[in-house]
Amino acid sequence: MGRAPCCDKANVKKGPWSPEEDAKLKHFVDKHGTGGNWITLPHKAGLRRCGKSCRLRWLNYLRPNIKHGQFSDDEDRIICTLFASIGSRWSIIAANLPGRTDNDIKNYWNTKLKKKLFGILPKRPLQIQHAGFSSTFVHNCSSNNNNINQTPATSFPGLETSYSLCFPDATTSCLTAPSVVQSRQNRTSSDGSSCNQFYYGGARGGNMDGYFYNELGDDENQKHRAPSEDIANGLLGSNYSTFDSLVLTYAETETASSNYGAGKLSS
DNA sequence: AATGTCGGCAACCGCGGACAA
DNA sequence: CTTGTCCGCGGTTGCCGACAT
Repeated sequence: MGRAPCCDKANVKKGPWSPEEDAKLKHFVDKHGTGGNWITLPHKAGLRRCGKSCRLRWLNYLRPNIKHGQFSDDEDRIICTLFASIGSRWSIIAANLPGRTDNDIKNYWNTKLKKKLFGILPKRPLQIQHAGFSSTFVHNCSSNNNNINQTPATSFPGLETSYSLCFPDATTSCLTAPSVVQSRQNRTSSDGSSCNQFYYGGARGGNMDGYFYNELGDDENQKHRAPSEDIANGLLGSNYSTFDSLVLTYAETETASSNYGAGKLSS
């Protein structure tokens, strides 16, 4: 019953690949292909490696037409757009970027693109579990909607064009279609906390909706008074919800991605 | 110069679905 | 139908070089 064990764990080499091992693997696959069986391949190729390790090395490094190095602005944009809509499905994202591997894209996102996109990262892990898409949010979303009717002054960092972001609940009266982040501004709330304010457009006849997202998530009620200058300028309502950054939430957790994912909206 | 810290990235780990026996 | 492995994937680790102290 079942199949033979994939490899003798005690007798396989681990760690970085040597040029000789690379050459052996490349030579073998060039000549014979993978044969659809990575488990037997290392033995046939004369390698003391686990088949999984060989597969990874081939897919991420040795196979033809692999692109290494600098990602282009276009590639950045594709990654961001896809990440916003499907989350960390790196293999699918990689399928849209010829020559790039899922591992490359994952590393690039985690080390560079995330920072480039959001400018800063929270000092401690986001506490997003309670943020949710509460009825409070929907209420304030609706009430704020009428207060914001202007083009934001700043562009969304790291992106030349709009960044697609979808909202979780297609049935809410607030946003009924995939929305678009129009801009992002750092602000200080009246309670002294540093917040990022995102503007969403694309719904409600082109009006802008403005919200505060508290990156620290330290307000259990998720509510902050608007800064007085914002109220004076008619920029926001006098009372509105604060959330852990929805965009960062997107970026940080699979749970959030599935809860808030675009797939839910567009399907 | 020595030591500590950080960032980038290759590689490993573990999980879940598919599938062979 | 059950059992156990394969395969592919995303998350995580750990090495190594660069930079800071």
